Parts: sequence; C-alpha cells; structure tokens
Amino acid sequence: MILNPTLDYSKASAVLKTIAHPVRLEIVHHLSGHDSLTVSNLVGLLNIDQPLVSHHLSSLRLRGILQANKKGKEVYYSLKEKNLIQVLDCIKHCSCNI
Amino acid sequence: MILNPTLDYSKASAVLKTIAHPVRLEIVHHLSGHDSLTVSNLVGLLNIDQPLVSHHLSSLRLRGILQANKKGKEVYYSLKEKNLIQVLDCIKHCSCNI
DNA sequence: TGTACATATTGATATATATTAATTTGTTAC
DNA sequence: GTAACAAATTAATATATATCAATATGTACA
Repeated sequence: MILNPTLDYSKASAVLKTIAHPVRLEIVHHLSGHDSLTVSNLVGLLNIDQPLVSHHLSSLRLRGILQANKKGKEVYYSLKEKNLIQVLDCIKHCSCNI
Repeated sequence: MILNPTLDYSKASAVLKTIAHPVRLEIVHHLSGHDSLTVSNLVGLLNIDQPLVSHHLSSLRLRGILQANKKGKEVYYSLKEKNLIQVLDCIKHCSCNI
C-alpha cells in the first residue's frame, strides 16, 4: 500500500476528463451498482441512441476505466477501475454539485 | 446533512470538467495546502506564463471553485469549494492514476 | 504625474470533443 | 443461407477548449 501518494496531474486529469461527461458519469454510476451491464441495458437506462452509448463505452474502455466481456451477441461492460466508486461517492456526498 | 444524496450528472460533470486539466488540478492542489495564494505565487509554483495562469484561475473562479480577494496590487485566490480537497485526496489515494 | 509592477483581457489560431446519421460487423437461430 | 438482433465504426459537422502573443487595466509609490 502506498502511504504518501503524490499526484500525477496529467494522469489524474486524463481520468477525470474521461468521466467528466454527464453520460459517461451516469454509465460509471450505473456500473458501480451492478456487476456488469450490456449495451442494451445501458441504452434502456440512459435513454439515448445506441451508437452514442457505444461511443462513450469505448472511450471509457480505451482509457482503462471499463472492461468489456463478449457473450454471444451481447457485450457485458463492467467497472475495471473500482476505485472510481469511491471518487463518485465522494462527489455525491460533497455539496460540490455546485 | 444530506444522508442519501443522488448525483446530478450535469452539475457533477461540470465540476469535474473544470478541474480535469493538469494546470487547474495543480492549482487546486496547491490551494488545498495553503490558505490562499497570489497569482504570482502560482506563476512561480507552476512555472507557466502569467496570462495562462490568470486564465485558468478565472475559469475556476467563474465556476465557483475558487474565490478571489484583492489586496492592493495582488489578488489572493483561495479554495471556495473545500469539499474538493476530499475529492483530490481520494483521487490521490486511488490507483486510478491509470 | 509618471513609472513599475500585478493581474486581466482580447484576438487569433490550433486542437479536442460531442453528436448525428448511416453503415458495418458479428452472432444466433430458423 | 438469410433474417433478426446487438454492438461498433465511420464520416460529417458542430461545438468547446487550450494556448500564445499582445495589450489593457488597476494599484502603489516615488
């Protein structure tokens, strides 16, 4: 365990930038409450077009935040970077929803 | 105290987007360790041009993350949204600096 | 008043990101 | 094979953001 971590501003800002979008934030939020969800599941939950959901999913996956798991026709997405649950929770509890 | 807060994705993503930049993240980080700092202080710490520092400071101020306090020639900036310290700390402790 | 200093603003340009529509790929089951 | 479905990709366009250089504003003090 790292006791006195410092901040790599570039890396940290890249992660924040990736989740700093209403749709991607909602995706991460939904996935923090489920083990995994398919693209269709998310399309239903988010109520936006499938290609757009796929696009956001792929950018989240490319940056290592999600992981994809193909089973037949469906692709199951899950949160790879579990630490983000803590970050979301912190944001949720903060009144920083200015 | 709010016990079971939900997430306003638009607001939360706007806040995250604002701090999701290496320079602005570093500014917030420095200010989380000091009561307040002048623009010159920050120019020295960040080692980038003054107009660019001012520009980032003003965007952080406009979104309610920092507050400015003019004393003579100098402007003292401080963290208005103290909850962000917790968010930064969380990011720092997470291995989510992918 | 005028000079020096701290900070902010503007305009120009470059770059990144978001969104939509249309199409494609891949899988299952008939 | 082909129809139906799930998901991904592409291309086109719109929008937002970052950066730099130049300049402006505001304050203090000789």
